[in-house]
Amino acid sequence: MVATSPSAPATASQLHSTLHTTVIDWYEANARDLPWRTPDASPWAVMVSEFMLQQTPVKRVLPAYAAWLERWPTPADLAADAPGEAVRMWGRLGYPRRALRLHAAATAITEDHGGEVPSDHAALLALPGVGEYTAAAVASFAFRQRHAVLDTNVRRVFARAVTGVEYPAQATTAAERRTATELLPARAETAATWAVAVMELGALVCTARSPECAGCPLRAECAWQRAGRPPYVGPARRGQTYEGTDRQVRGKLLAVLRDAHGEVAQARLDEVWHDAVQRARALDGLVADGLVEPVGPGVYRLPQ
DNA sequence: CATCCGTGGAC
DNA sequence: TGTCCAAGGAT
Repeated sequence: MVATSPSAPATASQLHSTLHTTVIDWYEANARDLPWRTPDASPWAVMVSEFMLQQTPVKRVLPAYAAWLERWPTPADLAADAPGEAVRMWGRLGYPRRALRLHAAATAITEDHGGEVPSDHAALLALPGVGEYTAAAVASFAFRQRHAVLDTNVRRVFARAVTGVEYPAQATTAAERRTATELLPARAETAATWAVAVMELGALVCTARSPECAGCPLRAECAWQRAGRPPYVGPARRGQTYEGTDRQVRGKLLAVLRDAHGEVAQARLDEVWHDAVQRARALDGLVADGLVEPVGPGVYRLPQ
C-alpha cells in the first residue's frame, strides 16, 4: 500500500485524472460547434469529415462537408455514383486522391459491411484512405471507443506539456504512442471525450505559430512553459515548396477536368502549363492514380 | 522512413 | 512577400 495524502494527487493515476478533468472541463466550455460533433452526425458523416480534414483546415471543410452529405447521405449513395463525381465534388479541398479513396471506402463499406461504417478498429484500418489516425478517430468519435488518437494537434500538445519542447519530431515516435496510450482514460466514454478535447486544445490554444499560453488550462503543469518556453532546436523543419512542382501542374490539369463536366481535348490541357515534358508527366501521374481517365487519343475525362 | 500528394489563409 | 502549416495516407 502506498500512503497518499487525501488532498494532493500522488500517484500517476491521480495525476492523470486531474489532467483529464482539466482538459475536458476546458473543452466543455470552449469547444467549437462543429457539425460532425453533433449527436445526429452518423458514423459516415464522421468519416467524411475525417477524410476532408486530412491536411485541410476546418474552415474550408465546412461547406464541402455539408454539400457532400446532402448529396451522399450514406456510403451506398456515394458508391452508386462514379468515382469521378467524387473527384468533382471534392472541388478545391486539395489532395484529390482523398476523394477517390473515400469513394473506394464507401464501396468497400457497401459491399463488405452491409452499408454500415464498421466500428471495429481493424476493419476501419483496412479501408482505403484510412490510416492509424483516421481509424482511431472514427472509432473514438463515432463509436465512443477507447483509442489513442494521435494527430498533429495532440502531438504538439504532448511535445510541449509532457516533453517540454516546442515542436514534436517530424515523424511519430514510439515514445509519443506510449505517452498517448498511458494518458488515455480508463473509461471508453471518458477516453473519447479526452481525445477530442486534447485535439481541440491543440487547435485553438496550443497552436503551432503563436500559442496562447495565457489562456491555457495546462499552463501550471506544462513542461515547456515551466522550462521558459525554449525555442525549437534541431534540423530545419521542412518547408513545402509548391511553385513549379508537379503537384501544381496536376492541380491545374485536374481543375480543367473538374470544371468541364465531360470529355476534354488535349489542347485544353496544354494551355495550363508551358513545359510539355512536365505537363505530360503530371497527366500520366493523374491517370496512374485513377484521377483521370483517357477515353481516346488526346481525350480525357474524370473516371466513370 | 523520406517523399510525394493540393490549396489557401495567416503572418 | 515569402514562409509556414492545416484532424494524414500510401509507398
